[in-house]
Amino acid sequence: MGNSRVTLRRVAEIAGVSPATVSRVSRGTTPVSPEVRDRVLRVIEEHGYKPSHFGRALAERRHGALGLVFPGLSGPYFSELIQGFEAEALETGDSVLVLASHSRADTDATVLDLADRVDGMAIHGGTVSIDTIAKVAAQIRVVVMASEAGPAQASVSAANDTVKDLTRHLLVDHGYRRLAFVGTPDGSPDVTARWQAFLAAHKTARRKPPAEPIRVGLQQSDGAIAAEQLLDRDDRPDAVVCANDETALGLLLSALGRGLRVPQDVAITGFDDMPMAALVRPALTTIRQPIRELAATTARLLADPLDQPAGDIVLPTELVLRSSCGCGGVP
Amino acid sequence: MGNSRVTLRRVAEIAGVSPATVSRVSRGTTPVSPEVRDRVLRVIEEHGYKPSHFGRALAERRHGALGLVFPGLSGPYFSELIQGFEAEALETGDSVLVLASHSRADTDATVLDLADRVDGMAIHGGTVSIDTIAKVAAQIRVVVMASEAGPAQASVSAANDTVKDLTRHLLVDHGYRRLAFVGTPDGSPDVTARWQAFLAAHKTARRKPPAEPIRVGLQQSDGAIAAEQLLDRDDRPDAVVCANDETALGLLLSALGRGLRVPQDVAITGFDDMPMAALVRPALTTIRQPIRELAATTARLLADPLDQPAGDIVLPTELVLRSSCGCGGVP
DNA sequence: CGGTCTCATGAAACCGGTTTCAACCGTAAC
DNA sequence: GTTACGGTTGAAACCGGTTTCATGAGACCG
Repeated sequence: MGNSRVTLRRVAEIAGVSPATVSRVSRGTTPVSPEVRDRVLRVIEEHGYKPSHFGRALAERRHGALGLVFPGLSGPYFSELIQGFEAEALETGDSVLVLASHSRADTDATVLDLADRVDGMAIHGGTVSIDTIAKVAAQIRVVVMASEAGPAQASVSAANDTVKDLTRHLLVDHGYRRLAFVGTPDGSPDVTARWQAFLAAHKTARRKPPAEPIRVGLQQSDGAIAAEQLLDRDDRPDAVVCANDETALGLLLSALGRGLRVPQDVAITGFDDMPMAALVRPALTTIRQPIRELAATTARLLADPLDQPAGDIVLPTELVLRSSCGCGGVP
Repeated sequence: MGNSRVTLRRVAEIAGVSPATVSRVSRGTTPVSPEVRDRVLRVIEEHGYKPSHFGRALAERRHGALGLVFPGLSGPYFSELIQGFEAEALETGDSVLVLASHSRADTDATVLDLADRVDGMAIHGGTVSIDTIAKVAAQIRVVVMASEAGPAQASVSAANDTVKDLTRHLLVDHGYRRLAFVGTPDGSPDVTARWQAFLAAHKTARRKPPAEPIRVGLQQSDGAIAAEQLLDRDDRPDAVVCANDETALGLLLSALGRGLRVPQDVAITGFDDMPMAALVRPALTTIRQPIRELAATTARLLADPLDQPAGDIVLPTELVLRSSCGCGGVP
């Protein structure tokens, strides 16, 4: 239905002017005499003419859109990321096309498909292969988020080494002895960096290396799954460092559901400082990262016409001590 | 960089054939003699030719993409929805472009922009104005999800009236007297329908009408916010029906954090049956809706070339009784 | 051996815009 | 009165593919 779009040439015909003039009126680039302008505008209005992306994109050789590629998008983290990105893209008049590649096998093909519907692409770390990133980068501008990029691309990430401070806090300030880590290194570059920081803190504090990480995903249900592996056994850890707030909340929920006291029986920490972290009781000790700013910076790099130095931008993060680690305050 | 894409005409020139032949080889529509075919394929391979969406979309007058518009996308619900949609779209070779309109004011403009980058659009109920839906529908095919559509469009949703059964179960089978509802009717069509069912069940059971709903959003943090309004006061409800699992889990977490026992002190129910619902303790009583199927059906309607009867498809849902409502089993 | 039919191929139009280039207008300056 | 100039406008090329139509070569048949 309604597929009978009015074309530019049709408008020109009706208004009795050349196609070129209609184009000029439509985009307002070149001055056109008032009477002609009005006449054309009236025809445009009356017939509901709207320039098609088809023709425009072809002629301008740009899509006016940026791509955003994620490993998935459950949870507030990605939600916040998208919002920050869209807000910034709006400034430059670009649309945002989101691709949520749920770790499917054909993600690479899908990403390549997206690559020629957009002018630039932001790819979240751990989503697609290095190889594919290179292919996309050969075609359009690419910025990698939350991961170090290859040599060619720029990247924006948040400082993960604050996990070192957090771990030191648990080991030294609170004196916990058996720490566990929930998250899968190698799964995503972000988690890998956090695990490395966790290890490094043990070494710095001259403690023996921690146990192997509990390899689960980053969703809340993964925290619940981790709980089954961590909380029901005899040598239950006295503190658990989770790769993000979602798993931490899943773990917290499971701990409370089992009748355990947090932090007395087990301390729990997260990463992200999402809204829920402050609302929950006990409030969650975590690390705040500037998600919106991360997204906005990425979008700016993509939109910026002049070539940026293709550097790796690292945004600062901040340790937020609340009660779930054992610090005072409302229990 | 690398913007120097090889065009179809260039390939034709190098291979010493006409552009038409290259096009035929590239898409494999018309038979081409083996030797010419091989020659062209080799040139394509060597020079890394890839047909541009620009030209193809213009000539074919189709984008090969479907749009998916959401009010936001935190949480497993939307994640599942996207996966189901993408899986189905993959069958027909369409890409999926996701638009997460975080209830921003300019959503309508953004949706209209997306409208001419795709061949069809699935719009989640409560995202954009009826007016805008009509405008989009005048241009491309539209299917509305999780909401009744206007007269023109088709829609796919899940049966929300199972909330009636759930409410009856709480009132009659368990004998709870003070039920509360968490969620904002009018916020989304889905929640509106659930609230109506909640009301209807009270009327059927000849109970006096329930108190006003706790008007919060659909995220987990909203459940925590609702907790502050519900759990700290004297006339605490003895059962809470939440608009979805996320808020139910936020509420559950807050209840446990306050030292309340669930379901003894307060029963809690949700809607969706997301993975976490079964993992949590006490396990969450909820209503299972076939999210993937909902998404897949929507995608099928959009891809189907023959005009569907533009009806409203309603998928069945199922009451899942676990322990958070007071039913036996593992507490 | 001539006529017809099939199949591969190229020329050209087309999809719907943008932009360059040149022509044209009227006016100002000499 | 003529020339130069600034400002509008239209013709045409172009963006990168697809597709129709016509043509030519070769196979098949009588």
